Amino acid sequence: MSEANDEAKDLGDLERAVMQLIWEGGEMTAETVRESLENQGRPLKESTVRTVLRRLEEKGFLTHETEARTFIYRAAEARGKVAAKAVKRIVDWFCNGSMEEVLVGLVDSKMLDQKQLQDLAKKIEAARAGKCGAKTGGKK
Amino acid sequence: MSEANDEAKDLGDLERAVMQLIWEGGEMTAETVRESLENQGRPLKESTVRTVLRRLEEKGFLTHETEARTFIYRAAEARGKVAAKAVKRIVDWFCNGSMEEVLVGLVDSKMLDQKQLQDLAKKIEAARAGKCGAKTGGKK
DNA sequence: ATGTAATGCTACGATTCGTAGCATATGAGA
DNA sequence: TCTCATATGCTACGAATCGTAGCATTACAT
Repeated sequence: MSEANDEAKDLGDLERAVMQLIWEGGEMTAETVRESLENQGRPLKESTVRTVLRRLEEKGFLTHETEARTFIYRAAEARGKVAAKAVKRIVDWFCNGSMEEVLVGLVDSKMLDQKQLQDLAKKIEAARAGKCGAKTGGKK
Repeated sequence: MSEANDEAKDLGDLERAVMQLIWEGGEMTAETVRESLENQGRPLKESTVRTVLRRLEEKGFLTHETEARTFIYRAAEARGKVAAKAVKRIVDWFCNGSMEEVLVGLVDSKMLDQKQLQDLAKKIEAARAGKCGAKTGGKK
């Protein structure tokens, strides 16, 4: 009960690009972001970048921390989690929450291989087992 | 080289609602759609519904067939497939196509249970095996 | 006290979406 | 054939979102 906003807005092209940068770079200042975008062939004014950063924060995708009058932006949530939320939203919209229908669709459309799915399930199980260590789930 | 449009636009609220109706009802006329929406507490003018239907067709989500001067609308693609495409788009945007990262995110966020995932993998395998019948994959 | 660097606020044009009016065509009946 | 009801085609308009950016303001360092 704090952030409130859970509407899961979706992002525009630039916004997404910025998020990618931050997810990969860890933490960045407006200037850093601007430079990175420029290196991607996207020359933008400082103010533009700042506006985008501000909007991303309003939407809950970023947080910032002031360090000697300079904003250090950081992703509010892991990339995988944001993606997962987006996926969940889709699943809810289209299939009344039936994840199965979507996975079937993915396999059917050959976007996801049968084997891949099996592998993923295993990998995930393994990863999770490793991360949680013992048995206690411990709902954070 | 025919439909061309593969940009995978996304839908607004009303558009989504209409798609749901058509996916469930199989095929519908503008009037039928309007009535259904009204029953959902969404009273709209005929012209509104028609506009939405037209736009959905432009976006490639619907097709129509004229039957005695009346348009019969039908979904262009199965619901699961559309959802799958949307999911794929997300996966591409956020995780460079790594479906794994997303599934991990789903499990991590407790939006998808570990067991569920395993079950789904099995169900899908079964369904697919049943559908394809024998052994020959036969890539349609 | 001043200037420089970083932020806060506001805006504007394009696009999308919900919403709907008005024009047009076409088959049925007088 | 002429007219009417009905179904479609075209256009529009206001709100929201997004890319883009200018201008005002504030706060250290010197």
